[in-house]
Amino acid sequence: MIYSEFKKMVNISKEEISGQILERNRDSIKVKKEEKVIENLIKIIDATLDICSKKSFQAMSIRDLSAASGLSRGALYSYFINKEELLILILSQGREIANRVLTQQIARGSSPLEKLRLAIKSHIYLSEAMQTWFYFTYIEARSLPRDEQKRTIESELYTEKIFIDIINEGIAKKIFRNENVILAASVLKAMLQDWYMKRWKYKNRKVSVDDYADFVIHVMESILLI
Amino acid sequence: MIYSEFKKMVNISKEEISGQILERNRDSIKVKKEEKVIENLIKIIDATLDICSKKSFQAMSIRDLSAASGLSRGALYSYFINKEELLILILSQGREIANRVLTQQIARGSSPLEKLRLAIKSHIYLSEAMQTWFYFTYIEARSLPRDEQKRTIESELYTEKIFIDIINEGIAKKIFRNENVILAASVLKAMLQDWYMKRWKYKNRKVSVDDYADFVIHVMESILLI
DNA sequence: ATTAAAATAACGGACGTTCGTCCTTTTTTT
DNA sequence: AAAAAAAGGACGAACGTCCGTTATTTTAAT
Repeated sequence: MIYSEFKKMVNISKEEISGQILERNRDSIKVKKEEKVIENLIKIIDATLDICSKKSFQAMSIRDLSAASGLSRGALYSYFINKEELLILILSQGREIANRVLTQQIARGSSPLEKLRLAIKSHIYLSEAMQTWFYFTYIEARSLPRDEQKRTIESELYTEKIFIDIINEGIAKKIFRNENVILAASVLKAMLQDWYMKRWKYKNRKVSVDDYADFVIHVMESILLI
Repeated sequence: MIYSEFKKMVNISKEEISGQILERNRDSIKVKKEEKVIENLIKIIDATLDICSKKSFQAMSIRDLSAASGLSRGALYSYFINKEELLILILSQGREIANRVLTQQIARGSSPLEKLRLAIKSHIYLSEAMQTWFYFTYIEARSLPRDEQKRTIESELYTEKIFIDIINEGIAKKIFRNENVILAASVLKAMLQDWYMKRWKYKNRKVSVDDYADFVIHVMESILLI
């Protein structure tokens, strides 16, 4: 699997994401026509992620968002209850998609090695397709209200648990070396995160997403394969 | 070298750091008595890093800082020109220390392998000793004014260049395998950053700084050593 | 050693701005 | 014409900063 195949396989269009947000928040969105909602949610989320790649969500004002999205301040408040709820909206939807796609992709593999490769590729490809979203989640995590912060951490540990389980399975089947599993999973996660946190660097150096994924797989195989 | 040895070797006490800041900013600090300045700069920087581990610098108000540092708002403005200059003060001092310590530590090694090990250890140990500082720099980088942002990126690339040079030297001397150097240095940097960005995780899992450093060295040797 | 004077440090009220949000008015759609 | 959506003026709260005042420390004079 390469990135272009992944994108075809997984539908993560903005329309679909906004549609899901609408479903999950029907009662707090005051506008009734679904087309309108989806059209404007896309504008709002795009503008938010764009602004927040340059400054923090806290530092983004509703006036900034109004200017960037093309909607008036009043109109914005027809799509979310308040600024904090907008943040939660975006984060929770991102988590939902990420966990779902990752789980269903890994299920396609049979052997631990195959699963490990699939987990690495689908995580990197997913973060490529939703880069601003991943970046946003990472960077805003620490300034969240307590329960939202807890959910973010849970989601992170959940992802890492997936890696740990795969590696443990490989060790049990004597396909992988008996390495420190916690540390192996941790550094894997670190490498995966670097892709979406340092996109500017890899872009400048002309490293493609497929190159990067292959290299990370190579690193993990170097330390794990017998 | 283990962490406790490193700490003895490198003096990075708060007093010393504040003293250096005073030296470099004598004309913009209105308080004359050096003891007072150092005492209060420590309070100010500690409070800033503490608050900014929970919210962004932009979101921190001078009133927050006043409450946390124990100095009045008026007094604070005797130690820095304005809020933005406080940010620059902290960041530039952090860069200065990090670059200096890293360079002088690596110089102690002779072979590429020795240098690589020293580079990894000193980076991790340094970020352990100045964790809040490193975290702060990473997280605030994107909301900086243009030239300060440029300096942060330069510093990051400078660090990475050190790794690239060491690996290239190892390849030339046929001690290291002919790997993709850029990618090897990148994932190394990613692993190093994870230590100070995810301290909470490693703390919970009882991974010591020495354990982590050894594991990162192990990973790099796995992919590089012939 | 006391006291008076000067210098320095800290304080916190107040100002102009900008913030998130509300609410009435205008525009667009049906 | 009625209903829905968007607009943007208005408001109180909170912001960074300034600056007149008070408190403390140091110096000079007795």
